[in-house]
Amino acid sequence: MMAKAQPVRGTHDLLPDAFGAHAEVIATARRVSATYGYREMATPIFEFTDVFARSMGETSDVVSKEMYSFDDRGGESITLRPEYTAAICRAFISNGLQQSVPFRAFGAGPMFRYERPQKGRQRQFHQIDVEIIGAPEPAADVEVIAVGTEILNTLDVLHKTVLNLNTLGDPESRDAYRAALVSYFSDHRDKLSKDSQDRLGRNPLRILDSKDEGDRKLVADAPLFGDYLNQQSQDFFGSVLFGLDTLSIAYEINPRLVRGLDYYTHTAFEFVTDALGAQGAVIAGGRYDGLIEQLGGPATPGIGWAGGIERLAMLSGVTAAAPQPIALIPIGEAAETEALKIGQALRREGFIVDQAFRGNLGKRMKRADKAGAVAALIFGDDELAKGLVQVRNLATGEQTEVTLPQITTAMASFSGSRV
RNA sequence: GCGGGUGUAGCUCAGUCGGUUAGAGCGCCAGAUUGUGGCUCUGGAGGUCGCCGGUUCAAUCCCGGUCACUCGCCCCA
Repeated sequence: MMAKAQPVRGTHDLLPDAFGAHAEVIATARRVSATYGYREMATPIFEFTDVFARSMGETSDVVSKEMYSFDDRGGESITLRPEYTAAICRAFISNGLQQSVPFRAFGAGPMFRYERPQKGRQRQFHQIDVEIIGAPEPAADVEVIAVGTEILNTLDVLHKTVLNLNTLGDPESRDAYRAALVSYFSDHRDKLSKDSQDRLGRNPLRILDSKDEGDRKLVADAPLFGDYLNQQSQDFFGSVLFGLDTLSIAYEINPRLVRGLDYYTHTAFEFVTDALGAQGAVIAGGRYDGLIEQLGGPATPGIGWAGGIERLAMLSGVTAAAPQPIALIPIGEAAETEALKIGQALRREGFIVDQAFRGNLGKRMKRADKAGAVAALIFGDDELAKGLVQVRNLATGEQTEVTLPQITTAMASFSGSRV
């Protein structure tokens, strides 16, 4: 079973470089969303299975075949969260946050779905997430999309993406359209692909997005959503578009953009890229006005999105800044002891200090170089007898003598080494 | 869940038309250089050829299965 020390399929270790890239994506999203008044929060990594089953829809792929669910020792059905939105809505209800709407939340963390791994698709993956709950106004849709746009822009990937936009209308419009679609496709059921025949029962809107050529011909003559949108839904969508235009946020209206999860209403959107292969959505979300009520809370509208951290990191190529430590190079026992004190003083000033535990001067210099050190403090008996250390600038090779009490101030020119 | 490709050293890859000790570059360790790094030179360590089974006198190579990665479908972030 565990022949080698192998990670579980679809999971990956985040070694320091990759972790740094992730952290950079999260830090960017945190900073940008904070400027819009979103505050970071976290929910547990697992919830009662019901939280997801009831919100996302029993027939959705995620719920029906992709959840990591298990009975805990108390016999409760527990599920590792496959997405953030339902969990945040549950928290909204649990904590009585209807007192403080609109509630703006930012979150980041791991999600779990039992899917076939691919580039940009893992079983444990990480998302950033932005939600605004208790705002029925289309301005909230505009805001949430603007947050996403700014984050992509800050990561310098906005130009690699296209914002696809659609409306699913209010429940009345959506139900009417769904009925019309089912009726239309049922009449041509035998011409539908096998996948789409399946979708007809589970999620007929998905047929619109089919890649099958036969399906596409049928879709071309299918009823149009626009004909089933009531006035209210049309006005709502119009306001969203007006807001985006005002902010010069470019979008493409994509009538085939539908969401796989039951709780979406009105605005649905996706920032997609063609640079990542088949998994092109980097940020996707929409409005979910019925979700909180469905979870047993007071009828409260909401809108938000999730972004894939791995995908964003890949697309942006962000990297963590490499640390630039100061290397301590003591020579001799007395110097080793002195190094402890010098290191402590420098660290308390915020410097990154690197010290080898062994090796002669040459070895330690090599190590310092490999560690990316910007400076080396070299001191042996000779220096310490005079109360001095050698400060070597490893970029220029320039070396000066500094007295012990002056070390931290003398290192000020190496501020790049500070955390 | 379905179909295709790949799997040889820490990394990137070569190779064996089935045959004795499986190679390179980079990286790592050591020495040249016992108080001064990067460059150079010399030497060294490191491999169950993904795993299990089959065919064969003989398998890293052929066959089957399996695991992982990867590309597409599906789904989605």
